[in-house]
Amino acid sequence: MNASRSARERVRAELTREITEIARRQLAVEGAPGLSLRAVAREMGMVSSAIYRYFPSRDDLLTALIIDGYNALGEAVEVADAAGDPGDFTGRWLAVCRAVRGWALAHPHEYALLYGSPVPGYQAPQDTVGPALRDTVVYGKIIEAAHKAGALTPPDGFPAPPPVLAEDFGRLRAVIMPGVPDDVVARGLTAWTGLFGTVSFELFGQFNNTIDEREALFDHVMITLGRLVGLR
Amino acid sequence: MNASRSARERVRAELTREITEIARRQLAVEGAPGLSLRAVAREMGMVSSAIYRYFPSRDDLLTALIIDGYNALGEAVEVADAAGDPGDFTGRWLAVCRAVRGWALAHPHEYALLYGSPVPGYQAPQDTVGPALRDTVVYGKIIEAAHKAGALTPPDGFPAPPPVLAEDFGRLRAVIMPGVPDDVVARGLTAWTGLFGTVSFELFGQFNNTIDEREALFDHVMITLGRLVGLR
DNA sequence: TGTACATCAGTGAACGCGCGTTCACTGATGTAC
DNA sequence: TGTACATCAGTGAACGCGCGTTCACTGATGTAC
Repeated sequence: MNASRSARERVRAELTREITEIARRQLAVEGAPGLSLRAVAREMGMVSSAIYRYFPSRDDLLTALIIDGYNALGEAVEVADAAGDPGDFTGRWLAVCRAVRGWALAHPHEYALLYGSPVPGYQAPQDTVGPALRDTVVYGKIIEAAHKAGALTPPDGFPAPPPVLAEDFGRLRAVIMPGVPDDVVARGLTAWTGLFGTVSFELFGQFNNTIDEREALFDHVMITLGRLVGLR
Repeated sequence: MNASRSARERVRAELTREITEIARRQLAVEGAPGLSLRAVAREMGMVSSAIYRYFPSRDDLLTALIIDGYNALGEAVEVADAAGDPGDFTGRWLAVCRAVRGWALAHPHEYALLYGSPVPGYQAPQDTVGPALRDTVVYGKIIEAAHKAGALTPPDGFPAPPPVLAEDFGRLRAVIMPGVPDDVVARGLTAWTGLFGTVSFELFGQFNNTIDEREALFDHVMITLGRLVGLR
């Protein structure tokens, strides 16, 4: 029967969801190295081997968490971007930056899993590539729209990127920000890495004993980086 | 006898050095979560409990590795900075950036230990604070010297940092770049976090399937960030 | 210079713990006729 | 609608492993008189 097969499937999907949720909670407490199938099984009220009906190995569970993480961050960024005036490109850039920082502060271990040290011995499969770009796609759309609207007025005196980067930039442009010239792609990348560099510095403790006014510093740095791209 | 006491002390110092070196080699292979006292003891040809004559716990060994790491990176940066023309501030900035990237690529797990995800459950003691700033001090000296020489010509159109950051910047200025105005401190911080953001992106896999010409991109981004600070 | 004592490095056994993964099994749920 | 069979979820025991840390001990090295 079709309905009953899908009943079994629904239970299965629900339990799979529960497992990843418990795993995510444990990740939030212990960090990735402390994530254990046995602990998850214990909290599920299952015997440890039962987990293998749902995930063939610990690495596959990690992969699920990574994909979920990228999607959660991506969605937070999408929501933040959609909340403002679509024509206010500077505001959208700042909203995206704040969404990234806000999500990272709320989910430090998940952020560390996505943008921190790689987990030793873990090789990310191809399935993570799409979700990993979700936030970047939002960013690209902002730059693209701003460029098309003629709203980018980058400051003078900055050198053009060397021709050897044309191929990389071409690939990037195709996926992220079609129609945007190399010069803008280069500045865009600078700002984007600067965003994550700043968030990582704060989250990973490099501002300890140094910077107290972290939100103010963050906003100022992001405005500066936005200005570099031509947003004012 | 003084000479013989120091003989025992010399042996002790030598063995301590050997332990940290073996630990560092294991760190390089396995990463921080895989570092184990027992494995170190095995490679030393000792019984595992003997390590406790030298380090009271695994965390203390980790601390030693972290301090050594900051010092190694700091020294690499110092050497790179000293190699060029002291009056060529842009060249010095670029040399420092390349030294950081070069060291990170050569010691990825050590870099991850210093600038990646925090080790869960590990609290860095106060002894790490000094060495952690060693590279930053070099950077600060360059900016300070460039500023004093009147060699900084930052681009126009960038906003000044908000007054709420004055206190943080004052503290930072005192330690790192005395006599440098807030405006320059702010841009300097932006460039510095951008440097580590770019290195981390490359090392932690964010450029996979995206950027192939990593050295060229790195140099271009660093030149751009240097230009932002006023180096041309 | 020689002897009694104190310091220290290293041993070996043990405690108590947790982990990922495999495998033969039971029993419930779904399918086909 | 009822029965025989196939699929699948979950069990329980086991394998084989590694870890940090403690503790009573032996024996060598250094110190003081």
